[in-house]
Amino acid sequence: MESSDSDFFGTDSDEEFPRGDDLDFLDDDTEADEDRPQDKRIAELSREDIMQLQFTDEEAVYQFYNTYAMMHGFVVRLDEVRHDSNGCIIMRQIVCNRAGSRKEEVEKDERIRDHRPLTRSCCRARIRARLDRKIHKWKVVSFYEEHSHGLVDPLDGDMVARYNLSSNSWVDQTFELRNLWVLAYLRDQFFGRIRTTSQCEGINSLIKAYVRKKDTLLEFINNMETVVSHYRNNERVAEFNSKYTDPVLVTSLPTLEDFAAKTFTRNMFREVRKEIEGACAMNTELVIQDGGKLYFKCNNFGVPEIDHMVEFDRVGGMLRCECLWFENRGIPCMHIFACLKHQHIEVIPECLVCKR
DNA sequence: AGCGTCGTACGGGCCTAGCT
DNA sequence: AGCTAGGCCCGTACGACGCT
Repeated sequence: MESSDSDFFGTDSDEEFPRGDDLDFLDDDTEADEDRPQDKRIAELSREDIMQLQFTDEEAVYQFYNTYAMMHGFVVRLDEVRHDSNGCIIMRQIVCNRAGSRKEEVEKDERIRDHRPLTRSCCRARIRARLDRKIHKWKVVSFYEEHSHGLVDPLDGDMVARYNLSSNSWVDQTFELRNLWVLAYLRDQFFGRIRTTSQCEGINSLIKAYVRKKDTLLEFINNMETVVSHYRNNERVAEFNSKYTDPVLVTSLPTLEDFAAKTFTRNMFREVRKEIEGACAMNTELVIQDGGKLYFKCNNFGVPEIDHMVEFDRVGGMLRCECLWFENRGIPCMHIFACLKHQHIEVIPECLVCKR
């Protein structure tokens, strides 16, 4: 959307705060190099303040809410609109982009492809404004500030607003992923399922695409920076998808599956889900109970001759299966999930989650 | 590359409440 | 009673994305 005239919103004349002329930032390129305290003031507006706001037009409402969203760490989209008999817009609702929910009919069985991650969480955060014909201003008629989900750290919002980058998709994405990248590297190291040799081979293959024999030292350094940037970006995207989208639950153990979705990265979750699915088809029998220690015998439906023994120390919070799948792959095996199911345990014990 | 899936924007229906 | 507005929901067209 294009920016409008500078006094794009104000308040009723008897209101002291906020004054529209303190907040007219959207089309003033001449002040691009200065601090933008008005953006911070938008971030600090209370619901009561916002309910008093008036705007020059529908576009100004959008610009205001977009800035507000950026300062609070969420993304908006247009929602409901109402027209009068002449076709003029008289009401506009703008919502958090996680508003609504996926249509049920799409979640049907007999799918050809896997479910895409869920990006809607019935978030109620929104603003609704309506044209007041008497004063020819747009008034806020409804405002919800509560979100049904976590928000992205908005600290860099100043910079984004300052350079008018709110509509830049690359900036949006990078901004949303920034803190995740830091987190991924400050946590404990994680090498699950990655051999050092295969890691090196992968990196070598990647670098080959960027480095040539005839490169000067300067070119080499520049190219290496590009390689690292792309490599890290892939990590960021994977981390973002794991943290800010939710997979559709498809197994018959949804509580365990949901816990796994929130605990593991998305790629690892897909592996874990296969084990949970396997556990659904397992027979489990408690064979020994020695104080707090339980010993289970598990076998696949239809294959009773092949047993797997699982030891469960309820006091020590330790689970161990003789198949050593967890020790080898870093994720719990279906036998362990079968025992958790047997014991009506709906969360994955801490000992079965590899920290990174 | 094709196409299944889903996000986005919008139109419109229905119900309720408040005002004239 | 009639009108307008608020709130919620459903359906549809269209396009983007990304899996196969």
